[in-house]
Amino acid sequence: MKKESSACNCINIRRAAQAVTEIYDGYLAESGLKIGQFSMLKHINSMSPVNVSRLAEKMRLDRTTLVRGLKALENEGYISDASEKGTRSRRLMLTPEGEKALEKAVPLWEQAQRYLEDNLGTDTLKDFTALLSKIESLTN
Amino acid sequence: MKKESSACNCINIRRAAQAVTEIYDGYLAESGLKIGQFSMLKHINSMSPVNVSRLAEKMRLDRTTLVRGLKALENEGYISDASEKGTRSRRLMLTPEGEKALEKAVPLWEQAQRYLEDNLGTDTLKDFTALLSKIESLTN
DNA sequence: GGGAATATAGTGTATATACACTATTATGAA
DNA sequence: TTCATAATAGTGTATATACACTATATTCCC
Repeated sequence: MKKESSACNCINIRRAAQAVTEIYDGYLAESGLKIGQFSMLKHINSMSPVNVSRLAEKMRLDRTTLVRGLKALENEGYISDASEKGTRSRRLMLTPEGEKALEKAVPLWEQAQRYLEDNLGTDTLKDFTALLSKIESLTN
Repeated sequence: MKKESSACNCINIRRAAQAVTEIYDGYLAESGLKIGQFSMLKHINSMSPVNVSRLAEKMRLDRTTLVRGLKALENEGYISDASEKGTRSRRLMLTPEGEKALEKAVPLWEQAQRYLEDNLGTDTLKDFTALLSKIESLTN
């Protein structure tokens, strides 16, 4: 029997991440948010007023990644920056529209979370989460 | 005790996928390839001559995603298209340079595979792979 | 053969991601 | 107080990803 060693763990997890993204974006669709935007709003909401660096750290994202993502939310009018002119650190917070969008999205996100739990099983999902965390720590 | 239900499964798997990508790209660095490019070369090599649609299907990628990725490989001179002018279906294959790059990268990729196996354990990695596959199938 | 249906490829636009680099504000020590 | 160092933000460029749409080639039926 030939040893089949061609399956790439990296590509596999990427494809799975895409699949999960598709699921979450599907549930969130009627809110007009993608999961990435939902995540940004959720974090800003709970940390506001927050600057880009702290937000990036909490979201485990590169700061420059966030800068781009925030731009779309600003264009939509979902977030605003209360920092004064001439200062460096931003003070990001949700606008009333942002709060509304987030409120609408939360139950949809919860449905997506439940969908995954129902389909994988609570225990499996817990083990999975722990493993993901361990994987993430491999690069620290 | 407050129930902590705020951890997003989607963001978690995305972050883990990024971490794994970082690991693989690190091992592959001296080959000049990123894991995505390595994957394309590997598939083209084993399927050549291959057209974009079949390649995308095998790689579980959207066809249009692939079109962009292939462009970089063509610019590097790693792949060529043997289809005749005026025909629709492409006939992609590796150039000698592409073969060289792939040969150089394969052992590095194997190191990355082994690194993950060593750090997660063979059985855990197997279970993990099976779960990823199941997750992917949720969207089919 | 001609036209409908299908297969195949590519573009525009958008989100997601990071690295190298630049720019500017804030801070702290001499 | 001034100047070096920190902190903070943003841009250019690159890869990774897909959807909606367009364009062209192929096929197949009448």
